[in-house]
Amino acid sequence: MSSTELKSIKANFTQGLSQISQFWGFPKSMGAIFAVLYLSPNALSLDEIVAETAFTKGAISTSIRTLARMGLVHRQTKLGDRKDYYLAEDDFYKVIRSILKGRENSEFSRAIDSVGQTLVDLQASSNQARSEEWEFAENRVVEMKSFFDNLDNLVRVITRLESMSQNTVQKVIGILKN
Amino acid sequence: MSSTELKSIKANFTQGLSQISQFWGFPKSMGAIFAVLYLSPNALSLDEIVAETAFTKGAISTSIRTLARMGLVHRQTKLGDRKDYYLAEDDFYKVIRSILKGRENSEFSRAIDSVGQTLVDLQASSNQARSEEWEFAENRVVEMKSFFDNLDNLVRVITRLESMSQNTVQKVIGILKN
DNA sequence: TACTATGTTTAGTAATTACTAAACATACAA
DNA sequence: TTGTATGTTTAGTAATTACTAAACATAGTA
Repeated sequence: MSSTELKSIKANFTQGLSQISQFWGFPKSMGAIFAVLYLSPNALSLDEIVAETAFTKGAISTSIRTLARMGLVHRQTKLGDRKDYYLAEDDFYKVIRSILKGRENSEFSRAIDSVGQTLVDLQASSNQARSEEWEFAENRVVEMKSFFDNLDNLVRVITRLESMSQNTVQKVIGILKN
Repeated sequence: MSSTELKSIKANFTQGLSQISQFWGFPKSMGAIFAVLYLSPNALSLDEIVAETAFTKGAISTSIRTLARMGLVHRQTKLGDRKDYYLAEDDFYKVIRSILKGRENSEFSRAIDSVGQTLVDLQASSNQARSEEWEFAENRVVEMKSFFDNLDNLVRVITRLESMSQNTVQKVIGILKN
């Protein structure tokens, strides 16, 4: 029977995405939800997702909000229907940009900022005779900050690209090869 | 007193890197260890790191092995001295390459492989009359696989670069801007 | 041999996390 | 109003994790 075969193939796929999700520090349920939406030709309601993933409503409800915030799924509402329906985003480059855009508010950027603050602290010393240790630390922090600034710059450019196609990636690869 | 001031600046820095470490799903201790090594002009022994971080020997021992495996720190041994000494790697681009190189063995790549396997499964069907659902799923998985292949290609190129300078990054940024 | 210095492994613990079950909130319908 | 369909929040739980304390292993020294 081919319909059960498709079902089992989908189950494998779902498990794979769950592991990827887990690998990146997200709940497995997020990967599973995305998987069933990604393979579904039509938008699914919360209860339909519950049925296909064997997680509870509560879990799906919270996980899917995170997915929506990251731009991986989209919520649809039909007129005269109280249900919400969800669709998977299928442009992964768009997803990447969406995630990168959210970085300013994150814990991560605040941590990065603390590196900049360290540099300020080190340079603000009124101490005329700095120890060698001090100088060494200052140099190191300068290096690290410049690395982060560089990355930040790269990310900023990427998020500004309104379209990132495979073509773009190929171009970059071309540059790197030289 | 400037020496206590430096100590407290270092402590802030260490806390920042700990948070970054945690953000990426690594133990805080890893960030802390790297921070003290990164700011230290000379290589430190395990016990010295213990003293500066207030983690126990066991924790440092295991965390520093992970750091060494990722190429973030280097182990040094002095002749006639049983102690191991550790140094921070200060070329971050090198670190990135080193981490990317390790990806083949990871859970992550096995999960990615499962996407490829899903495609094989879907295409191997002897079913003459495939459902629309089946066709849809197959197309989607093809798209996803091509995205992953693209990324993989990019990563492969990056890891082959023997030097990735700020200059290289600037060039890439230049391309992206067009 | 026994003793010391070093690093590793192990057993147990506290904190975190992702989940379930169920209570709750809200909108719509009868 | 009460009842029903939907989604959200909460309280509790099981699994995981990063750590500590201490046992252990090993190499060099007296």
